[in-house]
Amino acid sequence: KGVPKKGKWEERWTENGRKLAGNRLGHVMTDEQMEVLRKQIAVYATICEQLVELHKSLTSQNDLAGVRLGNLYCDPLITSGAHKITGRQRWTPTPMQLQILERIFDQGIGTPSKQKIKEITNELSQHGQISETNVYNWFQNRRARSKRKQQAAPQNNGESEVETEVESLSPNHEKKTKPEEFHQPPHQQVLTSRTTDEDLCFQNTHPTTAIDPHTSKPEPMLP
Amino acid sequence: KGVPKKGKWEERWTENGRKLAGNRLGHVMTDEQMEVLRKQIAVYATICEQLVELHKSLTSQNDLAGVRLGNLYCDPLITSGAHKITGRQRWTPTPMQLQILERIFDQGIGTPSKQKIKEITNELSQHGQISETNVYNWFQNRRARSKRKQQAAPQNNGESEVETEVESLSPNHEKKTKPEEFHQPPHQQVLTSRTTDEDLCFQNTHPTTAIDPHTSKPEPMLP
DNA sequence: CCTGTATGAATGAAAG
DNA sequence: CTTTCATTCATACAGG
Repeated sequence: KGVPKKGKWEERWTENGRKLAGNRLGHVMTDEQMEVLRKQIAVYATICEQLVELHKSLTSQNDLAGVRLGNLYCDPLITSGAHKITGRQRWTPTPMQLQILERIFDQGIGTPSKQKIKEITNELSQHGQISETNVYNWFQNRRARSKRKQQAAPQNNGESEVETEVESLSPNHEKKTKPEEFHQPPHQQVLTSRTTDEDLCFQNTHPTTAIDPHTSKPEPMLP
Repeated sequence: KGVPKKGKWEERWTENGRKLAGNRLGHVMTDEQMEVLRKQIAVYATICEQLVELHKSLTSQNDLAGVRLGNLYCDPLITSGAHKITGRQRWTPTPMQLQILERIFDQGIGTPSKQKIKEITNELSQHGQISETNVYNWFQNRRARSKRKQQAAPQNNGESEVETEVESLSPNHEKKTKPEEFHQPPHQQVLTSRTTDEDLCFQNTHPTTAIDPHTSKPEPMLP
């Protein structure tokens, strides 16, 4: 199969449950820790990916080292799928919930505030699973998108750059006070030339060694 | 699609709910699971190391590779295909930077003094572009969100959790990070069965392959 | 299957 | 520090 079957990784994580009590065998991880872990693995995945790429480009000329790697790199899945370690499902409002949300939304106040959120959540939970975060996000998105749409529609100022949103390089939107541009340390200015091409990567380190051995050393991971 | 399309993100297993195991805040892992995790990370570390070595030995012969490297490598990173051709306006931490930041963060001191920021920024700049403002904001956000999450999810104090599996209660999560949010599943299934064949790679490779987590430095990671 | 589009969620940056 | 905004990521879902 062209598409390698994704591993059963997630199950290893979700398969948890039961026990623990005073059991010394159980470990409890907070979601935050899980997140950290996930990212750390992602770092390795990234490094491996890059190295593998490198390896491939090199072996096209020198295939000597291929063997070993062949074995080690046995799981393209984990590598490419490291991001997802834990499956994430996304909440989908039921028609009913959506209706209510919608009603509340244009019913006025666009800032539900914490307390309000709680209430709403509580009410909606009677129509299906939902959490405060969901409600929070919903309003957040609703407002943002409503705004954007509005801005895009009436816009006819001969600006061809009005444009949906693709690569709106000119953040001439209503934006804020800042002309935009991400901060850059005073020194090392040179790198700023990252025009449209994106580099954001490791090579920024030292041109000579794209991969710094140090970076691949496992560091102390969890607290 | 010659391009290493990784965006696939594995098949949709989120169909109709199902699964959804730990809707408790914490995840409980057995030693076995922890061990597996540890090993997998260790393997990653080892692979990276070996690849780095390989890379070094190869480039010593063909330094031309170094050049290409600089260009070739830029994008496939950032978890899950970052936009290919888009100039990014906002700073995005590289996995490496994130790892470091994260480490510093939970390393205790939640008070990134001006001086400290400078140091951190300097260190991180070795792994990519970054400015003090970025670091500052990062900590600011990190703290705020961490806090919010915690508040929203009062965890049972070391309470053992039987977690039979019913859990029909609606322990409204709320956090902000990964962990699964409940979906639609009015009813949940344990579904833990790792029915599918076999588990992927890594742990299998462990014994036979040349790499031995113990001998190689990758070791420390979990408390 | 593969592609495009709607939208839930994550997060850097800024305002309050 | 807390709340809000803007932008981007990833996925659920409808079409071909």
